[in-house]
Parts: sequence; structure tokens; C-alpha cells
Amino acid sequence: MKNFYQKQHTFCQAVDCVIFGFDNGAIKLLLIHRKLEPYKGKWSVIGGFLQKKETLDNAAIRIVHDLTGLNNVFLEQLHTFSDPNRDPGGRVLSTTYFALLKINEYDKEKTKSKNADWFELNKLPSLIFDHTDMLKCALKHIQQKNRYQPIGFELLPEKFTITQLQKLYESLYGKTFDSANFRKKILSYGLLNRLDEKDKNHSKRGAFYYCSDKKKQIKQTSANLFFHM
Amino acid sequence: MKNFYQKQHTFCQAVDCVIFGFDNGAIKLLLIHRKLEPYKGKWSVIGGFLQKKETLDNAAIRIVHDLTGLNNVFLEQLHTFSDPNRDPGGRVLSTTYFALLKINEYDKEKTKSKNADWFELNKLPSLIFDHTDMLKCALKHIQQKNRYQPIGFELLPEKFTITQLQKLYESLYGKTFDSANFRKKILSYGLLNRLDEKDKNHSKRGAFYYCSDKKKQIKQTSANLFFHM
DNA sequence: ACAAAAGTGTTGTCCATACACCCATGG
DNA sequence: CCATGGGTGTATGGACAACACTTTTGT
Repeated sequence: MKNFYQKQHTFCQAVDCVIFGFDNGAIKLLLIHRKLEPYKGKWSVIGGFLQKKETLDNAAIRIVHDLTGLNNVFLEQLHTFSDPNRDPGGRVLSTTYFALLKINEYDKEKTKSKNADWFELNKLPSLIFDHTDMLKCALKHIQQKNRYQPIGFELLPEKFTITQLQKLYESLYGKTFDSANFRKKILSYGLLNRLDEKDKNHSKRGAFYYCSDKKKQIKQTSANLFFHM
Repeated sequence: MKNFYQKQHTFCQAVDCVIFGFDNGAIKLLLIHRKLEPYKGKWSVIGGFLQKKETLDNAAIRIVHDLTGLNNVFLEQLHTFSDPNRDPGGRVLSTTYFALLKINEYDKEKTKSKNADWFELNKLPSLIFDHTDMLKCALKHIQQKNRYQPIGFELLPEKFTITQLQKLYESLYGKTFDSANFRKKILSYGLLNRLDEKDKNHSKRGAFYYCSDKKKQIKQTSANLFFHM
């Protein structure tokens, strides 16, 4: 490839993925023990370096796949961190992604072998570099985004009950919701399909399973936004 | 500085700023004629390369200042574009920022000398590389963000009338609003201070000037969001 | 039978919309 | 004196929070 920009300084480019899961009523994050210096052995968000002919998106997909074995994970770019001193090991820019995965589907062998483990949001270990900022950034973004485009489903199994979804929302926003109103509101969006099957694990009566219907898109108007358009 | 990452491939890092202004009832973008190959002479978003010891934020500030002479511009990072073929001149990652500036304050000499000019949103020239994507990304982001955190003021002069603000919103969302309701809604947020002065340019009666009170922050709850928290 | 979760119905309040109406003033 | 944009008041409907209520079924 030609290069018109020979004189420009170049930078290492990392991709860090904040991986969210939902398990047992709590939002969790997947973190790993670093295998590389510096800060070898400390906890960090999962990351890697951008390869020569790769897009950032593809790098994020590769990194998540290498750790979890999953391919169809909800991934979105968040922010690029660039403080010259953010990584004591060298000048590295890092583009952060967040990932939402169904915690019942990932490859436990793989994550185990890479020394990765899940942490609840309020029980996080201390992290290297600016990874705490990345995490705050990711959490805040998900909270915001979920208000106008429900992405919570990505954290639940294919089939889930309304109560499960409510627990997820409650964990995400750190507050409880009235279950009658939650149910009505969520269903009013018309994004869920009720299945015939019931979940009998949590109640005697049983709760219907639902699945998200990806063909259906929420209408902008039905989410109350700053201005009603 | 030490470098633990000698073996990693490195990349040129650009910063591109989508600069918005508001003039004569229309949102406008500041674009420049490229002085460098490739695509010398074509229109593009204003950009530059990240320097060795610079953060992306500082690079964006520098780039906007160099073009407009302004220092206190509202700037926010948007997205990092990374397609290996996005720039035919070499492998360059580009982090996009959007900037909102008060169009009555910028340095016209400077922009003139750099062959920059303002374009209305619906009269844009064709742009190089992925700059059209950057622009779409910026516009969409501002529309979204403005719903829950009003940033429109940043595009208006220090003193402005409610009607001016409404025209800005109408231009931003491409639709008209009922002026009675617009006025009530905007004022209900309590973010504006009414001045004693009136603008007599647009009506005989005159319209009060307002200024945004930066000490006052909108309460999350007062913006109707996806879930009321 | 009853506990406990699932799910429905009802009501008051708030708020966005629509629109009628008054105000001020330059020509 | 009236046209024009600035600004206020009010009626209506829809959405949501609160909460009372019914359904189902395993023990």
C-alpha cells in the first residue's frame, strides 16, 4: 500500500471489550488475569491489539470469540482512550467496545483456560490502567441506550420470562419496578413473542416464556424521548 | 518511554472534527478543501494527525482552534473509523469528534485562508473517504443527545430568543413545533435566564433575549426517558 | 387450604398536544 | 388601525405510577 503519511508518528492500537452477562439476578462483567507485562497477573478488561488489516469491529469480534467461543454477541464501539500515559508499557490507544452475551451459552473451558472470571458490578476487583473508566463508560452507555432502544434481551437466554427481564432491568438501574406496570409497558412495545411453554422453576403457576422478535423494531415515537417527534 | 509492545503493528491516527454552526435558520457544516494528497482539492471534514504526546481530545481542540480561532467550543468524541481501505493514502485510523460553535464568533480570516466554507445540511458537496459516514454519525448523535441533554444552546449566540432556539430545533429535526408548547417546554427545564433586553429585529413587539445558565443542570427525571427512574 | 408468584383491572395525576386568545408596536 | 410575531391560557387525551384484585398450582 502507498503511504502518503510517512512522516507521521504511529501508535499501537488496542481494542478492549467490556463483556456483560446476566446471571442469578445480577449483572456481571467478565474480566481476566493479564498474561503480559506490564501488570502481569492483575485483573483487566479483555483486550488485544488491532492487526494490520483488521477493522476495530472485527478485532472486537475476534477478541470476544477467542475468550468465549461465541460469534453472535451484541457488540458496539464506545470510546477511544488516548492519554499518553494510560499504559505504562508504551503509547497505546485503546478503543473500547461493550459486549452483551447470553451467559448460558459461552464456552466455560475457554474462559477458564484464560483465567477469566465473572464479577458482580458492586464486587469488582481493582483494575489496571484506565479500565475502571472504560467500565463506567460502558455501564452508563448501556443504561442510556436501553432507554430508547431495548437491548436487555441480549443478556437473557433465547427464552425468558417477563420477571427475568424485570430482574435484569432492576439490576441494570439499581432500583425496583412495579411488576404490573413493567409488564404492561414492556409488552406494549410489541417486541416480544409469547411462547406456549412455561417456566415452572420459579412459581407453581408457571410463567410464560417470551422471546424477542428481531424483525420488530421499536417505533421511535413509542419511547418517550426528549421531544416527541 | 519503555515499550513492551515492540512487535505490534502501529497505525497512523487521525482526528476529524465535524463542525456545526447555526446561521440564518439553518444548521451548517464547516468543510475544507484538502491541501494534501491524496484527493487534494476535494472537500472534507476538518482533520489532522494525532501528535506523539497528545490526547485525542487535545488534538481535536487544536484542530478546531487552528481553523476557527475559537477555544471554548463544545467538543465530544463520537466514533473511531478503522476500515483498512478508508484512506487510499495509507492505513489511518480516524477518531471523529463533533463540535458545536457559535457561528458569530469564529475567525473568518482564518477559515478563509484555509479554504474552509459553510454548507447547509441538504446542500453538502460530495466528500472524500468515509467523511459522509462521519457526518451522518455526528448528526444522528446530536439529534439523539439533544433529546435528553439540551446542547442546542452551544450553537446560538450568548443571547438568543426562544424563537431562535425553536428555529434551531426545527432545523435539527427537520420538522416544525408548536411555538406555544415549545416555549413552555423549554422554559420548564429552568435552564434559561431571561434578560431585560429585547430583540427588535424580527418583530415590532420585540422578543426577550435569554441566555443559558450553565450552573443549572437538567434533572434526568425531567427529560422523559425510556424508563422513569 | 394457603402461600406465592403470575397476571389483569382501575383510578388519579401529570404532561404533551392542539388551538383559542391576548399583547405590543411599527408602519 | 391592523398586520405580525411574541406570549399566555385552557381543554383534551394518553401514558404512567400506584395499588387492589384475580388466577393458578404445588405442597
